[in-house]
Amino acid sequence: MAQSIRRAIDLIRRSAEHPLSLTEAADVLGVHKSTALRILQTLESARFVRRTGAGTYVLGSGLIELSELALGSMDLRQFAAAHLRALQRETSHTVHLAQLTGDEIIYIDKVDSPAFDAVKLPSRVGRAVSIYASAVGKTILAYLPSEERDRLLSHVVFDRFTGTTFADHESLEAELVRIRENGWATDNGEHDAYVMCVAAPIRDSRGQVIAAVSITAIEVIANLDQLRSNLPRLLETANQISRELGHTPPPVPSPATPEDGRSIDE
Amino acid sequence: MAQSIRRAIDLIRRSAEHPLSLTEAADVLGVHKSTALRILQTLESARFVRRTGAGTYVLGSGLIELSELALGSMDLRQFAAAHLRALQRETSHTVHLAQLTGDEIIYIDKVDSPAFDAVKLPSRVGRAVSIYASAVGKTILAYLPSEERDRLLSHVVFDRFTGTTFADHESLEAELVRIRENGWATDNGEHDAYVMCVAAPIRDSRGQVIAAVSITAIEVIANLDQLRSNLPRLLETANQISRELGHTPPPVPSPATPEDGRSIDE
DNA sequence: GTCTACATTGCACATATTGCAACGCTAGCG
DNA sequence: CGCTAGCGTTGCAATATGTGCAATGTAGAC
Repeated sequence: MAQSIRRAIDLIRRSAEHPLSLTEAADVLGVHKSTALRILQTLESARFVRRTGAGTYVLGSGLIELSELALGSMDLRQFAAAHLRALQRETSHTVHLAQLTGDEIIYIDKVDSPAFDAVKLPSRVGRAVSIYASAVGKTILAYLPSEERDRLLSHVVFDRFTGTTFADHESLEAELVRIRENGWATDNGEHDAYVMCVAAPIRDSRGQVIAAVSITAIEVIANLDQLRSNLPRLLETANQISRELGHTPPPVPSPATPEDGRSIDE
Repeated sequence: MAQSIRRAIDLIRRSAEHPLSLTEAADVLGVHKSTALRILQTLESARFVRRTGAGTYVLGSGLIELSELALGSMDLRQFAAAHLRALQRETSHTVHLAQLTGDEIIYIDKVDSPAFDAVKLPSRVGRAVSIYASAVGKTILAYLPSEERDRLLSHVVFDRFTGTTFADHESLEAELVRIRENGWATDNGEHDAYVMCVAAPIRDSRGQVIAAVSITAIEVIANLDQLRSNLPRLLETANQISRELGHTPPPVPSPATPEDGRSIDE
């Protein structure tokens, strides 16, 4: 497509993983060293990579700056940051914040648990998360306008990652109904068998669900029931963030209206 | 140097600022639309940019992911995050965390004040900060081993940004001595006349200063004295973070040893 | 000192990138 | 309804651009 740009991207990627010497860079691209040098020089001039004292190249501040610019424009992240950290501290589990961006659901913040399980979680801010095999994905999906939901699901090829994955339209729809009834979602090892999550929706000022917050643990640390015991605190966090975004919860209807399948918060 | 890569970088930059249509992209580069299209397609395949529903291009999650990878490797950021946010909440000023990376001092976290001054602060995570005209810069500089300090300063061309800037080696050295005596630094509008800061050092497990935390306000919000009234809380935050990094403060010597010019914490 | 390993520069070549022109699509409008 | 204007997209030929080579510079090991 665009060879030199591809090569540049490749070098950026590699340099983000570990420091790259020129010879190394030339090797991974399969090009002459002089070629690699000129690519790296160009990237360096934009501060996309940086030369260390040892002469190796690592990711530069220019890129970080750009990505902060993009993330920073998300008010949500700002408003949520403190709440997420409080939630992490009080539950001691890893906390995620994910948002629908285009056709993908992206982690836009993550607060690691200091416990050792953190290293095993593959999630990362900026990375996309499965839309149908994650608690945050299903939560956002559940509250999406149906035509939008159909659009997203039309691209999806269902993959049965584990025994608990909702890997077809029918069972997924049933799950989404349950989520709307509860007002929250779980992930019972649906993507990775040993990873458990509970998630709750975040709404903007129009009442539209735009994101979800979740707590995660691997099963040896906490099973799904133990995780679920944090639900009140999780829902409280989600509602606090929603409120800061300008969401005013509708008056709670009298308790005797259970025939409305939608969440009482809707 | 490498034309197409430069163009790609330019488009990444622009797309981070605001959504870019294809024709717009071609215009800013001064190239044909087909050329711009192919560059954008290449970037899109790496998720460096993303197509919106409207057909415009915005910054993609691939970049964010990369930068998280680089920032995430900095334990410091993780450990500090919650403390910084608490400090912001309690002082109501903007909080910065900066770290020496290569030859530059880079902001690696920032917690905006909800007050209106936030928009006027040009600082941004990933961006370099002046090494001699900022509170965090001077703090880190003050505690650097002298040969390392000389190396950094040898590149520097002094610029007298404002009337208070320490714009020559001599006055800067005197300031650094003061900082070591105090254990903290101020920025009395030394880069931007109306921006005030107070900063404190963060140490790693070897006792080496590797970063600094600061609180910032514009003068109409708080003058330097008002800002300085938050010193106890700021120092406490810096020490907490140091402790989490494994720093064990040396036993405080008996009060009667003032002849040691270095900080008592050293 | 010599050797090796690595980064860097100048130059000739050819290949990847470019601009062009033609096409398809959608939306607006007479 | 059909016309036009604006935008994105594709195929192709020309050449500017990026490439590899060979020579040079530099630093460290022995």
